[in-house]
Amino acid sequence: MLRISRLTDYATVILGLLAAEPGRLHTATAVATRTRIGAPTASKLLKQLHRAGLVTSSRGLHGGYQLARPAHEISAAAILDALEGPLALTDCAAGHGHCGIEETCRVGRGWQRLNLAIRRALADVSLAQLAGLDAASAPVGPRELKDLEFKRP
Amino acid sequence: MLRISRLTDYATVILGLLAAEPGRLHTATAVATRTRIGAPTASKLLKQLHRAGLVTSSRGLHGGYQLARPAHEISAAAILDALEGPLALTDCAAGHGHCGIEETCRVGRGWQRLNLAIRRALADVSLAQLAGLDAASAPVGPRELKDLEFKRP
DNA sequence: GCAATTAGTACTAAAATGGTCCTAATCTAG
DNA sequence: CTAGATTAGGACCATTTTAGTACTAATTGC
Repeated sequence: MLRISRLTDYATVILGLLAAEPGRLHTATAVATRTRIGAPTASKLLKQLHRAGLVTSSRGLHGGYQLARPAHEISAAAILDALEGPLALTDCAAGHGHCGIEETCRVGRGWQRLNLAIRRALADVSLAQLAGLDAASAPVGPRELKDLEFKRP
Repeated sequence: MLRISRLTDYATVILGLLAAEPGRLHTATAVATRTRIGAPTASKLLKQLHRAGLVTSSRGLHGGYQLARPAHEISAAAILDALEGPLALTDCAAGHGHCGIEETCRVGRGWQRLNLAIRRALADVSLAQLAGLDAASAPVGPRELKDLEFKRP
C-alpha cells in the first residue's frame, strides 16, 4: 500500500549521510560508495536535490555537495516534493476535474482530506528525525513497532 | 507525491456507490454504467473487493454485489489493503533487510514511523466519511482547502 | 433448459520507473 | 594557463508495473 519510489528512498539515504557530517563537502562518487548506490544514480539524485534547493554544490576540483539547511529544517514533505513533485493521492486531486459522476467527486473530497492529513504527517517529520540524528526523536517503542510488521500475502 | 493507483481510486468510487444505496444488490454492469468505469474493469474490481471480504455477492439471475458491512465500519486502510496489499512506504519496510549501509537503516526506521502515522490516518477514515455520507464528517473548511491546491510544475 | 450473472485466469498494450551514458560547464592547483 | 577533477544537463534504453481486455467456467432463478 502506498509506496514512495525507490529513488526517493535513496535520496533520503543520501541526505541522511550528508546530515550526519554537516559542514563538509561530499563528492558524488564518495556518496555513492558510502551508500552503495550506483554512482550515476547518486549523481543524478544529488543534481535533483540541488535543483530543489535542498543541497548546495561546489564545482571543480575539491567540489562536492552539502546540505543547504540544517537537517532539522528539512521536512520529509520537502524531500518528497523535490523528488516526486507535488502530486496528489488521486488523479482527481491533481485538478483535472472530469471524473465520472457525482459519487466520484464525493469520494474525491474525502481523498483530499486524507491527502491533507498525510501531508501534515510528512511536514512534521524532519530529516534529522528521519535519519535518527535528532535527540528529540524518541526511539520507536515496542507499542508502535508491533504495528509495523507487515506480512506479505 | 505519493499516489494511490487509479484502480484503487475506482474501487472507492464503486464502494461509494454501494454505500449510497445499501441493502440492494447491484450488478457489475449497473455499477459500471453508473460510475462510468469500463465494465470489465468494474467487474474485476468487484471481484477483488469480494475476495477481500468488503462486499458480498449473489450469483445467478438477479444476482449482484452489496457492501458486506455498514459503510462506517469499512476503513480507508481496509480498502487500500484490499486493492494494493499491505505494502509499506519503502522496500526496506517490507522486510527484506539487505539495505546498503547503516545510514540506510537509520532512515528506514524513520520511514517506518511515518508509515505508521499514515496508516493511522487511513484507519481513522471510514468509507462513509470518504463518500460524504456520514453526518459526522464535517465539511472541509476553507482553512484546510487552501492547502489542497497543488500546482503542477 | 435458458438466460443472466459472478468467478477465475490469461493475455496484451501502455506507461512509469530505474538506471546508464555522453557532453558541456566550472573550478582549483600547479 | 593548462590539466584534471568535478558538477550540470539531457538523451536514451531496459525493465517492471499498471491498466485494460477477453475468454471460459460455475451458479442461480424462472
